Amino acid sequence: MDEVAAEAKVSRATVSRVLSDSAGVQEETRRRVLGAINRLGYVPNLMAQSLATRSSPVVGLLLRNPRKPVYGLLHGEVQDRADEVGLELITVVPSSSPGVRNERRALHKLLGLRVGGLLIATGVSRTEDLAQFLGVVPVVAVGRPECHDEIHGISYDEPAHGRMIAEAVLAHGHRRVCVIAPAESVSVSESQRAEAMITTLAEAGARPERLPVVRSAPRDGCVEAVELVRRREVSCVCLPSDERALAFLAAAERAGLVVPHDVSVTGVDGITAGLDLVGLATIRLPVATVAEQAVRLMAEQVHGAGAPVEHHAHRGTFLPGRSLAAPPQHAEP
Amino acid sequence: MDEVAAEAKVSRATVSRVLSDSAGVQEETRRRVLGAINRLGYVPNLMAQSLATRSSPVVGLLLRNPRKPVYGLLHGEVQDRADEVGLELITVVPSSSPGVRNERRALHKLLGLRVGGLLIATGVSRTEDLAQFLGVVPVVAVGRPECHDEIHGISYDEPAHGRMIAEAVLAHGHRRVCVIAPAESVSVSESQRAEAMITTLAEAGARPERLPVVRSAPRDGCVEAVELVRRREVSCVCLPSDERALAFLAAAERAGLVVPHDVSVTGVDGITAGLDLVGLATIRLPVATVAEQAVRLMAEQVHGAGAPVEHHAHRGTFLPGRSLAAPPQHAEP
DNA sequence: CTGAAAGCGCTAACAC
DNA sequence: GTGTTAGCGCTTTCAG
Repeated sequence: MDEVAAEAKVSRATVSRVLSDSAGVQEETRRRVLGAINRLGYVPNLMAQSLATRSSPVVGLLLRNPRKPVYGLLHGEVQDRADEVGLELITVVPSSSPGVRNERRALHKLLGLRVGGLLIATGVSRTEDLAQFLGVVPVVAVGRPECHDEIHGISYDEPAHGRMIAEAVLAHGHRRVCVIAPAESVSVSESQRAEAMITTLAEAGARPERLPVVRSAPRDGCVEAVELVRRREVSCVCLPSDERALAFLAAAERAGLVVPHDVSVTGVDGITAGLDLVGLATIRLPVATVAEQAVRLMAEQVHGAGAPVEHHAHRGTFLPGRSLAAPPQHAEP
Repeated sequence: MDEVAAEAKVSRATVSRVLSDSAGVQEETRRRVLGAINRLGYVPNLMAQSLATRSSPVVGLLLRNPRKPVYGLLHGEVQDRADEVGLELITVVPSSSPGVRNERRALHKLLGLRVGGLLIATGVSRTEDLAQFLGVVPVVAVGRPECHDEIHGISYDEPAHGRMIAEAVLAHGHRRVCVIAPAESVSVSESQRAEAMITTLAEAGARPERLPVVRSAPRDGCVEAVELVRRREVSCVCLPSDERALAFLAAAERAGLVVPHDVSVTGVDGITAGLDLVGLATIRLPVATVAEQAVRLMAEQVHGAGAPVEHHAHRGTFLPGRSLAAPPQHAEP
């Protein structure tokens, strides 16, 4: 900055004024400074800036898993919306090696950077980890179901998604359906979806067959589900994510099962490209809506004062697909 | 930090020593400080730290488009590798609204943060924008074809991928094939793939039909390609990315064309989930290899001294698929 | 082994 | 309008 000041024959204070667009700088002077900045390729030190102002124009996004299409899309959407409202976004991803410490580490990285806001798109196991920073920096949870009373939360209405799937399955005449049900420790969203499916099916008098799963591998439970189909104990398999549904579809194909002739299949997500070709019946998550609202909320927090805590759960749309049809004859009562 | 010092009844200097693990702190004192840190939930201010040390433990990743599976996977891989070698990673994404200024803005955000290293997974149009910072901070280009002589570059061998596809297509007996060829301004990678396909096909005496495309919408050119197939002018359509291939597959289906009976189709990427179900013949990009090598190179740069500039292009593997078969009879000479 | 003091690059009152 | 000065939170000699 000193170099720029020297080059423009002004003091550092003036350079600072030009940088922050503060009024009261002569057009001529301003031009000289801008020239010097360009000539020297000077990039202001954000860290020094926020150290001096005790504030940061950047908000941090803690992103669960960029490899999954849903998170990829969310990342893109949040980025674009942030750009629109003038928020600088940086993203941090917890390492995917086992252990819950990773999320805390990632969170601390963001906190260490003294970001002006925190967008949390992760399961951060203990919500208390977040609560701790509520007073310090605005926090908005995005796309995660569970959330603290004092934390703004914009999420997907997973129970509704489970019900929607179950209702579609029932409408096609299925009565004996297998639901792959991951433990909450595997994925809160997937667990909520599966539980809602099971409840809805049971309430309608159908016989849901719960297949518990305790690991996050998408293929988990597929072999068992195929076996159930083979024994004609179920006419439909509902999986709590498209990733799992695709894995099951592959397993079914390998086992010589024809979809939907031998078995119907459903997923949830609706983001992955090429889903229309596969013809998977699923729910499309309202990612754009969630991202938009979360960023808007964050912008308000960062700029204005803290609004009262908001919680919203958005519902996706059902995507019909060839994979869901009427049950095979032999399965009829 | 003052509070921590007070709580532990030491001076800030000692706290600093404990934080940086520097030797020469009595075990007893150290324990007291650590205790105070935990009790107060203190997170050191990274910005102040790097301001004082004029160095940063974090390296920045400039990521083109998190919505695309290839970039999503790359993001995840880079993150994990970085974690392994002890590099803190933050990611910045250029806004996707039109205009090339976005990448520069994103780059400046990273530079402003005074990151200790720059991983560039983007097209940043003008390589000179990067060259400017070569002396200041280590730069490694990852997954982008073109690159400056003085910039480390780990990328995909796109021309080889184009050749591999062309050879597979030829081996199946196709002679008249349509190649969707995006302009370089749309995507350098895709353009390189397409050009290599066309060259290889032509050299083998086949008659490639180039279908230029100047927008990045994946559906671009699909209608025209379908028309070529309908008029039986080509027996195979080669697309420079899976995204485009999926779009074409959908267009073909809508037009009543059966793959591979009426037309063979190929893509490039091999990352998207469910590709095996669709049966698309494609090339799987060696994303993990590229990420690993790029991060290793960055770690060397950041820790040790600057090694001589390295350039590597990695070749993917061909994934056979139902979508590529022999040409229909009527297309035979 | 620990404390005091001088900055790191920048902003924000406050003078001129 | 522009320059001066005193920190922001931390590291790092240099004494003790």
